Amino acid sequence: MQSVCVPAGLTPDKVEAIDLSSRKAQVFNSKATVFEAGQKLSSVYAIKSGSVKCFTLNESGQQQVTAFHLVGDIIGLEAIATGAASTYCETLETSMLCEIKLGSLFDQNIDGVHQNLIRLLSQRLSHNSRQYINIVSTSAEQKVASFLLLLSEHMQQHGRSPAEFKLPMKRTDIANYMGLAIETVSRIFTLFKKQGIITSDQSMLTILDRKKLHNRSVPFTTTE
Amino acid sequence: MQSVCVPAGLTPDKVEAIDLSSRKAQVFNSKATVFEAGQKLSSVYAIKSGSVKCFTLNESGQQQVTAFHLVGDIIGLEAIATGAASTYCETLETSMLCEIKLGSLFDQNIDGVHQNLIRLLSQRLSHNSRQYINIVSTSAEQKVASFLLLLSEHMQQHGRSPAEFKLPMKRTDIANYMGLAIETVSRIFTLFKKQGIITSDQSMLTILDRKKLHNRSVPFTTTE
DNA sequence: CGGTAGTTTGAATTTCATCAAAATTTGTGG
DNA sequence: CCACAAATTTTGATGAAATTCAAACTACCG
Repeated sequence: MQSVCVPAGLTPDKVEAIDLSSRKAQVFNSKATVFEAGQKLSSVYAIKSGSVKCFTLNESGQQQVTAFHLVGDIIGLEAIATGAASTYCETLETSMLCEIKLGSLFDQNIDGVHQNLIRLLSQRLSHNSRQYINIVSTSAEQKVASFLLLLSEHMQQHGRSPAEFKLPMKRTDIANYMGLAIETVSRIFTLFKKQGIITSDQSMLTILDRKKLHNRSVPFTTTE
Repeated sequence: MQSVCVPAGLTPDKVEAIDLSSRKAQVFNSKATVFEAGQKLSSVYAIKSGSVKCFTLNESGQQQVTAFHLVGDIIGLEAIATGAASTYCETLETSMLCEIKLGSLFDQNIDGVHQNLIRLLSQRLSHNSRQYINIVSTSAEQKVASFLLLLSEHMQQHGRSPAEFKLPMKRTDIANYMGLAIETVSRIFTLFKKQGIITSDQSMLTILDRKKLHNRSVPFTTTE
C-alpha cells in the first residue's frame, strides 16, 4: 500500500485549516472519477471517508493499479511537480474528499505548512519504499500477507480495529496491484483461512492470528 | 530506478547555493557507506559524480535493494520526516557527494527553496510510481528492458549518451532490485545480445536497437 | 600468474498464470 | 423481501515461466 499513513504534522484537518474557502468535503459516489491522468490539477484531496484507487491505462485500455488510498490519506501529491495528474483516481466506495487548493499551500508559509508538506512527502517516500519491498519479494504468499498487514496497520493508525476491517477493493484490484493473477490471490486467501490465520465474511476481513500472518510476510518490512 | 531524474527546480547546484558552508563535495571510495538505516540524519546528499545503492537488511543479514541513485540525484530525502535514514546507502563506485544541511532548506524560504523541495519530492513520487509499474509487470523480460531504458533516459537527461553507458551495479544488485534471480537477469541479457538489441563489453552497455528494447518493456511507462 | 568474485549456461523443480467451470455474492426490479 | 441476472470469487487441471542447484567460464585484483 503506498502511503496508507497518518500524515504526521499535516493531517487532513490541519491542511484544511489553511484554506477555509475549500474546507467543505465533497461526496463522491462509488466508482466516481476524482481525477484523470494528464488532467490539470491545482489541488490535492484529503480523504475524509472511503477509499480510492489510483491506476494508469496502457494503449489497449488495461489498468495497472499503482496505489490504494484510505481514510486520512492525501491524494494528488504526485501532481504538484508537473501540475498534471500522473494517474487516474477513482473511488472504491462512496467517499468524502476535501479539496485543498495548492495555492494555499504554496504561496505563504502559514503555520509552517511548507515544512509539514515536505515532511508528508518525505514520509510518503518511506512508505513507497516499504511497499516496493513488499512487491519485489518473490513469493505470492508474502506479498498478500504483507498487503493485509499494511492495511491493518493503517486501520490501527486511524483508530479502527486492526484485526477486523472492510476490504474496499475487489480481488481483481488487489491482484493487479500486487502483480499476481486473481486466482492466485484467491487461493492464498483460502489457504490463510484454512490455516486459521484469517476469516472473511463478504468483504469484512478478520485477522485471527496476527503472528502467523506476520511470519508469512516479507521479512524486510518488520514494524512489529 | 527510483528517481533517476533531473530534479527540476532543485538541481544539486541550486541547492548547494543555499548553504555555502557545506558546498564542498566529499569523495567516497567505492563501497563506502554514506549512511546506515536508523542513523540520525540532518542532511541530504547531492550526487555530483558516481552512483549509490540504497538497501535494507533483514534479520539474517540479507539485502533488499530499494533504489539506485546516479549523478544528479539527491539522496536521503526519505529521512526528512523522521530524522533518521530508512535504508542503508553505499557507493557503487568512487563518487563525489555534496552534503546539504536540512536546516538550510527548512529554516528560511530563501529563493523559494521550500517550493523547490516540494516539487522535487513530488517528482520523486511520480518516478517511484513509474518504477513500481515496471516491477509489478509479470514478465522478467519486461522488467529488465524497462530498467535499461530508465537508466538510458537518466543518462540522456544528464548530457551523456543514452546509447552507451556504464552499468555501475553488479548483476546481483540488479536482480535483487528487480525481484529476480541473478541467473534470470543473466539469461535475459544474453537473449537481448543474441537478438542484437544490446551489446556489453565488461560493464559498458550499448543499446543497439532502442525500438526493439522499447517493445520489450512495460507498456504502461511509455515516455517515447 | 594464481586466486577470488562475478557471470553464464544447463537441467531439474517449483511456483504461478492460464483456461475452464462451478459456486458464491451483489445488484436490480418486481 | 424475494427472484433473477450479472458480477465476482473460488476451485481444479494444465502449461509456461522463473527459481534453484550445479558446474563451467570469465573478469578482476593482488
